[in-house]
Amino acid sequence: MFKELNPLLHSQLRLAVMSILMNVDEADFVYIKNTTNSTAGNLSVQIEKLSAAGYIEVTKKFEGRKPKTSCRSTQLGQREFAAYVEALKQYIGI
Amino acid sequence: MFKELNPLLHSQLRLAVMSILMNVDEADFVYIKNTTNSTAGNLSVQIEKLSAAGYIEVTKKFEGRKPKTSCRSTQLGQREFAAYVEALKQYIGI
DNA sequence: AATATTTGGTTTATATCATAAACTTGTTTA
DNA sequence: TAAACAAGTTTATGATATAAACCAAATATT
Repeated sequence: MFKELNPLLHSQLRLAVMSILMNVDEADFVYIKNTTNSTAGNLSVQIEKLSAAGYIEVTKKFEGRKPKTSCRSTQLGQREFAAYVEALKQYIGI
Repeated sequence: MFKELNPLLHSQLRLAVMSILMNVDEADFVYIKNTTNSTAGNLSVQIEKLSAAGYIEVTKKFEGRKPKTSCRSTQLGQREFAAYVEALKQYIGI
């Protein structure tokens, strides 16, 4: 009766990251960190997990002399996010 | 920007339990176990956590000769569930 | 009647995970 | 030149979800 909730997405911070990346074309590390109010360490770990799963793509470049890590969601990530939302609706009754 | 997701509710099984108890007056252990497809051990632990937090009330009696554990959500539990759902909506964009 | 199985759980152990703390590398600023 | 800051990464830890093992009583089997 209750569908499984994808554990990779059922995590506050990873869900927030994906939520951001569903709505913008791309977002950088600092922006995501500020928007989610997370620590850099935690964010670094969770971004790596989403990246390893192929849910997001991460590119590191330099902007002037500062490193800049940018993220964008992949089609897979977008599909999984949508599926997660559908599953969740069963639980919260909407 | 993103609200906290109550960690007590942000757990697949506990959320499913609360989801059931939001929609029925009361439900017993076996029913919840079957509906959520959980193991008895896991369910026992999670019910105890919800109970300790005051989100549900648990009553143990005998039905004929068999023990029967019944659960119902409290007003606190219902309020917290509703708040959780509201917070979650920010994340999933609905 | 004795034994095995099922029912309805609880307790304990483990493996994973989220998170924070500590560290690194390079860049400004005082 | 030293101190502080920026942008991350790596490591350590504590909590958590889950399953495995266990228990007591009832029912079914031989």
